[in-house]
Amino acid sequence: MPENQTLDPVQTALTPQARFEEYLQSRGMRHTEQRRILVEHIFSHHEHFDAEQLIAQLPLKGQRGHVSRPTVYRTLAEFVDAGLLRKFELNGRAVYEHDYGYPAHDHLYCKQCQRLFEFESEELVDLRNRVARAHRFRVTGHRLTIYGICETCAQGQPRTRRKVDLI
Amino acid sequence: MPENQTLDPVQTALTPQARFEEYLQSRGMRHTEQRRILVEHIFSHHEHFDAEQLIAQLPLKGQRGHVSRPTVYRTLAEFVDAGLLRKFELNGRAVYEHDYGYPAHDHLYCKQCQRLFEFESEELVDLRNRVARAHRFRVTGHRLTIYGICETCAQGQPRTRRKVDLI
DNA sequence: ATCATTGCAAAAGATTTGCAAGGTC
DNA sequence: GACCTTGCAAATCTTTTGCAATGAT
Repeated sequence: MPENQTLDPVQTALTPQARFEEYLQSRGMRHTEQRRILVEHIFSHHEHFDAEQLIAQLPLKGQRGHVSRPTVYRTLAEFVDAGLLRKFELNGRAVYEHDYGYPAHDHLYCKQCQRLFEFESEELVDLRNRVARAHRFRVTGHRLTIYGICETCAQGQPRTRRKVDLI
Repeated sequence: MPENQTLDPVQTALTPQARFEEYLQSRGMRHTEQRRILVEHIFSHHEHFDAEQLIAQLPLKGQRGHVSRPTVYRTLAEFVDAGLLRKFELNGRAVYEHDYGYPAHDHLYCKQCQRLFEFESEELVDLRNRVARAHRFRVTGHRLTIYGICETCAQGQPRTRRKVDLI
């Protein structure tokens, strides 16, 4: 559902496929057809997505390239573990976005059309580090989402939306 | 589950009860025993909480003061609407905290003990406003959570925790 | 008396799990 | 062949809903 404005990719040594194979090897896990299909599909699309959307985009049961729902969920968790994807929550569901080869960023979320827009801010990272230091916290990450109405919607051209309830 | 370090309360004209009665009146809604119990209970505790915890703290079914699960959920939504509580998501569940009479703030979340710590930052609000302006966004709010390990846990005195999966 | 609210039971939505069958090393 | 994975069906967890009974104004 939420689309995004894409930021410039970051220089990375390996393709997501290669990076994931490396991860699988290092853990004694196997390189299966389903995992190949999912890496391939996910990294050929740049939007934010949730499990449901991903499943909807894949071939149906019976078709070549289909992956079952449980496997999709299990594999998404592996991707997060492997550092390929980042996971966050929006309106009660888990949303994923590229992490590997993608710059760290935060989001602006339009409550009207439910689109996600990305932005990068060094200043924010700096602020975060200072806050953490002041609280003697060992930071590992952060998540900032700015809620509001995007320009398009503010001008009265709202695009399709789904149910909302948070903030 | 997540406890919090309390910030100084903000000066407010009405008690939460009074404020809520006002809200109910203005909407033609009724002032019931269950709603009274919930406002009373919630505003005599200062921690962050989720629906499950709230229910666990209330008297059991059959006891005086008990409120059913559906009513708890329905009422929490009303509190959010009325501006008494703020809602956010953590590890896949909805978490609530006082809003009425409480200063705006953000959180530090310890991945180890799962406690939430609060902090206020004008600088963050300013940064947020500038980012929004740059994207021609009409801001209505934001949510920042800094993830990491709190001092206590870093020193090896982790307190009880529950399942985690986000970030 | 009218109409909102409650509680129950059941539904719904998202995600997870046990387990037998199948695939990979 | 050993053992990791998959898919199915079913379970789980959190939250929501239909509806008849109850309560507030």
